[in-house]
Amino acid sequence: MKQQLENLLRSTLALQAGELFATTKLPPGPLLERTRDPTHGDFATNVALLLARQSGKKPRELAQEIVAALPASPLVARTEIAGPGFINFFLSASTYHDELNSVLAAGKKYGCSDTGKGHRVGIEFVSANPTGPLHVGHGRNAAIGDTLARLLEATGWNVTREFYYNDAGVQIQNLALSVQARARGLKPGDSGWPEDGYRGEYIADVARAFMQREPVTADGRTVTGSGDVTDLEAIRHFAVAALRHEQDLDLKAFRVHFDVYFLESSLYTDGKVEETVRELVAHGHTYEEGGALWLRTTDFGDDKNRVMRKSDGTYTYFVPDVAYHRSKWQRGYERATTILGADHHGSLARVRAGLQALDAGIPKSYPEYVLYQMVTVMRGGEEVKLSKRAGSYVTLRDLIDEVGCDAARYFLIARKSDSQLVFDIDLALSQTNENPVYYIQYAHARIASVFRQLGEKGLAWDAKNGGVSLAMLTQPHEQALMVCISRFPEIVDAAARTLDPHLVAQYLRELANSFHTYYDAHTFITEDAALRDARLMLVAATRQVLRNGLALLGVSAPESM
RNA sequence: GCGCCUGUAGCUCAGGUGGACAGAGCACCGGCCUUCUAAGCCGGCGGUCGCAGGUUCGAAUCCUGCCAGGCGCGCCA
Repeated sequence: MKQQLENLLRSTLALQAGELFATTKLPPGPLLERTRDPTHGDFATNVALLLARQSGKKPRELAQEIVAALPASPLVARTEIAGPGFINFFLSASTYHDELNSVLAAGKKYGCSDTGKGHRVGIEFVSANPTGPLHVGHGRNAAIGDTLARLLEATGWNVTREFYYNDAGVQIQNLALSVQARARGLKPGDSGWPEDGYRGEYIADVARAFMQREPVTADGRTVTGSGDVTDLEAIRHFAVAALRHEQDLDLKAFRVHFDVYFLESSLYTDGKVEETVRELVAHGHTYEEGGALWLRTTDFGDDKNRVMRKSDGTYTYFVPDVAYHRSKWQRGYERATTILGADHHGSLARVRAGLQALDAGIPKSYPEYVLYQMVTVMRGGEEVKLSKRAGSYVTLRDLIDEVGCDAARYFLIARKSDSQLVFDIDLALSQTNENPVYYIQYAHARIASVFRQLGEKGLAWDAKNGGVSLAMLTQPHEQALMVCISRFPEIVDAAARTLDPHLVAQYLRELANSFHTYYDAHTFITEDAALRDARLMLVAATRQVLRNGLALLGVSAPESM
C-alpha cells in the first residue's frame, strides 16, 4: 500500500522535477512516512520542505505545485497542505478494503516481499562451544538469529542457518580434563581437580554416561563411551558429542534449527587455515617480528596489528576466524550475518581487516554483525552470575521450563539488541502475567473463539458477502484496525532491512491492542448479515496478521487460552 | 588512556534513519462483566528526552565537549 503511493509520488516528482525544483535530484530514501496523528491523514511527505530552498520557492507554494501535478488516483481520497509545507494524503476507503482482500488472498504470505531477490545469505548464530548447556545469553542470540532468519526468508532471501563451533583447543581440553576428574570421583575443589575445570553438575552426568559406555548422537555421528578413564582422547570425543547433543535438545525446545554445523577443526584438516595464511602472505600484508608472523590489519581499519602465528608456531584464534569467514564467501554467501555478544565486538575490525587483506573482492562490510548486549538474570532480588567456566549459570533450558518457549522467545526478542536485558526469573515465574506475549496470543484466541461461537449459533461467515459489504466498516475502531493491519508489510520490511526483530514484537502488541479495543466496543456476531460478514472479514484479516507476525517470532498462535 | 553500547514518566522500555503537541506497559487512583473468553476495555495521574553548546525553517533523533553506567582493549579463546 505504502509502496504504491510512494511510486505514485516519486514518478510524478521525477517527471516534473526540472520544472518544479530546478534539479532532477530527488532525496534518497523513502519520501513518505506514516503520520502519527490521524488528523494529518494516512501518509505525509516533506519533500516540499526539503526541496524548497534549491527551488527558490516557499515550501507551501512548492507543495501546492506538487499537489497540482499529482494525477488522480483511486488510492487517494484527498490531499491537504499543512504546517510549514507537509503534504498529507488521506487514502480512500477502497484502498483499505482492497488491503483486507489482499491479506486474506495472500494468507501466510501477507507481509512477505521479494526484496532479497533470492540472493544467498548465511546467518550464523548461537555458535556456542560444546563445553556446557546453553545459557540465557545464547538464548538471546538464538532468539535474535532465528527471528532474523525468518525475517530474511520472508523478504525473499535464500537463507542458510549456520552454527560454528570449536571441537578442539584449550577449552575443549579443559572440558575433557573436567570429565575425566569427575569420572575418577573427584569434585570441584578436591585436590587434583583441574585448575579452571568446569564445575557444573552436567560434567558429572557426562562422566557417568562415559563410564557406563552409553552411546550419544550429535551432528550425525554416534560416539559410545569407552569407560576407559585414562583415555583422555576418547573422553574428549564423547564429551563434545554429549554436550552438542544436549545443546541440540535445548535448541529444539526453543524451536531453533540449523542447516549447517561447521567445525573449527575442519578448517585445519581441510587445509583452509594454511591456505588462508599463504594467501595473506602472498598479498604482502604480513611481516615477521619477534619470531611471530603478524598481519598488518591497521592497513584495513584495525587499531593495531595482529599476531597470526605465535613464536611457538601455533596460530592465534584470529586466523581460523578469518579462514572461516573466507569459507562463507567461497561457499557462495553473497551476504553473511553474524549474531554476536557485544563483549566480542573487539574481534570485528580484525576479522574484516583479515578478509580485506586477502584481496579477494570481499565487500568491506563482510560479514555484517548484529551485536547484542548482555543478559543479566535476577533471582530473589540478586543477580545470578553467568559464568560458563565456573559452571554456575542460568541455562536456556531453565528459562524454557519455567516460563515456556513462547514467553522466553518473546522476552528475549522484545527489546532492541543494543540494550542490556534484565531477565527477572521471579517476575517471569509469577502468576500475575504482565508478559505481553499472552496479550497478543489472547487476541488470537479471542478471534478463534468468535468463529467457534459463530458455528455454535448455526451461522457461517460468508466471505464474499463480507467483501462487498466492507463499506459498512465506518467505525473509528474499525478504521484504526484496518490502518494497523496495513502497516504489517512495512514493519516486516523495516525489521528485515535494519535487522531489528523487536519491531515485530512491538507492532504485534499494537495490533493486539487495536483488536482488543474493537472487540470491547462492538459485537461482531450481529443480526445484520452484511455487517456481520464485513466485520468478520476484518477480524479474519486481523487473525491472519497476528499469525504471520507470531510465526516470524517463532511464537505459537493458540486457538484457545 | 583508547574503542563500542547505553542514559526518555516512580519502574521496564518504544520512538520507522531530522518533522507537526514526546508514546506504551507496569505501578498508583477511578469506572466497565445477564451480550462473541475481564489474561480484556475506558478515564486519570505522571517527562527540562543525562548536562552544556552547535548545525537549520524544525533536534529525543545529526555534530562537539562533559557526566554516569555496561562491555572490550594479550604471542588467551
